[in-house]
Parts: sequence; C-alpha cells; structure tokens
Amino acid sequence: MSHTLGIRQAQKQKTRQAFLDAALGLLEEQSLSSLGLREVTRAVGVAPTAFYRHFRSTADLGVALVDEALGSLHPMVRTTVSAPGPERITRAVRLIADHVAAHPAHVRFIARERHGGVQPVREAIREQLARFAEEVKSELAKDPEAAGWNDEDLLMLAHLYVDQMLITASLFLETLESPEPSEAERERVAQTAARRMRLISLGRQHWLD
Amino acid sequence: MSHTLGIRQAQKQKTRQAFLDAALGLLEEQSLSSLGLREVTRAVGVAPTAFYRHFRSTADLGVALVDEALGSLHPMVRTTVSAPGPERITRAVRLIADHVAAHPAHVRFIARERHGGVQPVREAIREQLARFAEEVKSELAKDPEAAGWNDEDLLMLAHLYVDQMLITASLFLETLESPEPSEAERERVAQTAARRMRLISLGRQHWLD
DNA sequence: TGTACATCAGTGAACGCGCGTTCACTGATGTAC
DNA sequence: TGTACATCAGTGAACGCGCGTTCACTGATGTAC
Repeated sequence: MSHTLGIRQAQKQKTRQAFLDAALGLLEEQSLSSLGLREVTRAVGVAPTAFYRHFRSTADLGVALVDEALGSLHPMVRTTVSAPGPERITRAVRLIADHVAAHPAHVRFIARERHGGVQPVREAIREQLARFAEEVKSELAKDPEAAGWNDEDLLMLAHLYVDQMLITASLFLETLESPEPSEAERERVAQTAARRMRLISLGRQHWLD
Repeated sequence: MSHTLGIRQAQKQKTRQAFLDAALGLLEEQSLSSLGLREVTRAVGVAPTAFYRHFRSTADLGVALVDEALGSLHPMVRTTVSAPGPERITRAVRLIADHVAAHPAHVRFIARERHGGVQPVREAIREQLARFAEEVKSELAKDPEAAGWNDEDLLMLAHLYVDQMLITASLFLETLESPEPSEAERERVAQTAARRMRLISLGRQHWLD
C-alpha cells in the first residue's frame, strides 16, 4: 500500500532537502570539514537551531549527501558495464560525461571527500564504491571473457574499472571548471579516457595467456 | 661556492620547518581548508603573528607542503619506472609501500588535497603530478616496447601508471590506519596492486596488435 | 677589534566577528474520542 | 463534524570561545666604517 505523507512530514522532508541542496552548493568551494552549521542554515533561510531537527552534525549531513550522490547510481553502472558491443567503451565514457554535466556538484563532493577529513563520510564513500565494485564484478562474471578467471582477479578488475570511472569523472569536472570550458577539451578527455579503458580491456583479454 | 647561512637565516628556516611539521601533524585529522592559523602557531609554540613572517596564509603553507611532499620524489619515480627485469612491478610496489610507511602524513596530505577545497594547492599538486607523468613518459619511451607508440598514447599510459601509484599509496595508507594494522592486510594490498599493474602492462604489450 | 646604526624574527595586546550549542518558546499539524 | 490534548519543526535570545588580522614593540643579529 502506498502512503501519502502528512503535511508535517512533507514539509520536514522539503526542509531537509533544502539543507542538502544548500550544503552541496557551499561545498563547491570548500571541504566538508570546514563547512559551518550556521553557514548552511543561513543559506537555507532558517534559524541555526533548525539544523538539529534534521542532522546531528555536518558530518551526518555529509553522509546523507554521499547516499544522495551515489545511491541512485547503481542501476546506471550495472547497465553500462553489461552493455554489449564494440561501442561499449565509447558509450560508457559518454554516460560519465553526461552524468558529470548533469550533477557536477555531486561528483566534486565525492571526489573531494573520498579522502577528505571527515571519517564517517570517507567510510560511507568507501562502502558505496565497494558495492559498485561488487556489482561490476558480477556483471563481468556473466561475460564469456570471464571464463577461467578466479573471483579475486575479477574483483581486482572491477575495482580498476570503478577507479577509472571516478578518475574520468573528475577529469570531466576539471574541464567544466576551467576558465573557458571548451568542447574540444572535453572531447580530448573523452578520447584519452576511452584509450585508457581500451588498454585495460586489452590486458583483460590476455590475462590468461 | 657553498654558503653557510647566518644565525638569523638558519633560525628562520628552523621555525619555518617547525610550521610545516606541525601543520602536517594537524592535517592527519582534518583538511587544509579547516586548518587554523592559530592552531598551527599553538602547535609550534610561537605567537600567532609569527605565522606571517613565513606564510601569507594557510593556503600558502599548503603549497609549501606540496613541494615538500612531492618535490623530492622525482628521482625515485624515474629510477623505479626505468628499472629492468621481470621483478620490476614487485619492486615498484615495495618501494611505494616503504615510502608510505616512512611518510604517511605526506601521502595522506597529497591524497586529501588533490581534490580538496583549496585551489592553489590543488593546482600545485596537479602540476607536480603532470611532471611525474612527463618523466614516466620519457622513461617509457626508452623501452623497446615503446616502438611504434605515438606521444599521446605514451603520455596516456604514463598518467595511468602515475594514477596507479597514487591509488596504491592510498590503499597502503588505509592499512596503516586500520584499527589493528596487519602485515597480512598489507601483503594483500601489495598483491592486488601488482596484479593491477601486470594487467596494465599486458594491455601495453598488445596495444599495437 | 670596537662602535653606531639598520634589519627583522618573534611578541603581546587589542579588535570585531562568527562559531556551535543550550534552552524555553510558539503555533501549526496530528490524534483520540 | 467538533473538541481537547499531544506532538514537534522551527524560533530567537543568550553563552562562552577561538578566530584572523592590526599594530607598535623588543632585542638579537647583521653591516658599515
């Protein structure tokens, strides 16, 4: 049975989302460990004390942002990896480019806080990336190319792909941040990223030689 | 002709180094963008105003830390990449492990601030890593395996190796940070890192097929 | 070597400001009957 | 439908505190003669 939220719950969720949006905006130019609670409430337009109705701390808010940024991405990663054909890599790179263009602040947040100064946030990102790797692994396992591979090596390869996705996303982000973003620059990043992935795929094909 | 510093200059350099050391310690548990000037001077044991005799700002100090962390690493990277023989990869992984064990705070700082909230520091790291990639590229070019490769592809491969070094270093760092660091865990990271690099080297060997 | 002056790394007081957190509160929404 | 009470998201005042930066200073070191 579906359930409609009461007015109070709906309003609370709306405010919570406003906190997440405002924080994400402020985090374009600083790290989570320097984000102030009052800074966020000021951006939202509520009293400082309202913050505590939604989050224990800015670290807690950071963990919520990790879920927002990565939680919805699992289906996309699965289908991207399992897509067939010789254009698979080109298509994957384009999907990454589109995602970065659509959600630059989310991508920046993840890249920044992956090794950032807030332990619970680092841990949340680590968990999500490990989930991605497990999912990529299980997609790779379906491929005929995976015949003869042991689990450990498949997971190693999956992590390699996940890391490449992040590196590629972060390079696309830099093209957006550059003083005058050019389509040519973005195309160059796309080409290089595709070559990297092709080289890795070549290594994969000859792993059991 | 060699030159001995005057007493005043020597003392100034000593204090400056104390600032760098203290900051590096404080940055184990936070990002540069939240590091306070007074926090650093307190750790050094000088008056807050003494800071300005050495640095314009904490961002300025951060750039100095980048040079300290990466500036001296170029010779090591060159010789590692150019080392011959089948044990090349194993040796490279061990060198990375040793470096992380010897300078964990430096490695953490670089991993953290590479995508951190302080633009001049990100830029300084980007420049150093680009230098590493150029150096790796020129070493790779000497290898017979590089016959037939164009410059662009060589640089792509060089960046791939540099990124792998950083990823590997950051994984070793996590083993040091874990609640009870075990030699077994470190060995597992070393094995996986070596496999990653072997897969990439396989891709390299078949790039021109 | 000695003297007189210049330099400058580090001091210490003072400033205005924004921070995180506490607390008792208000008033709209929810619930029981 | 109406009433009486409970809940709870958001308020606003107040707190003590550490922040970055300014300024005129001190006294050891450096330099010119």
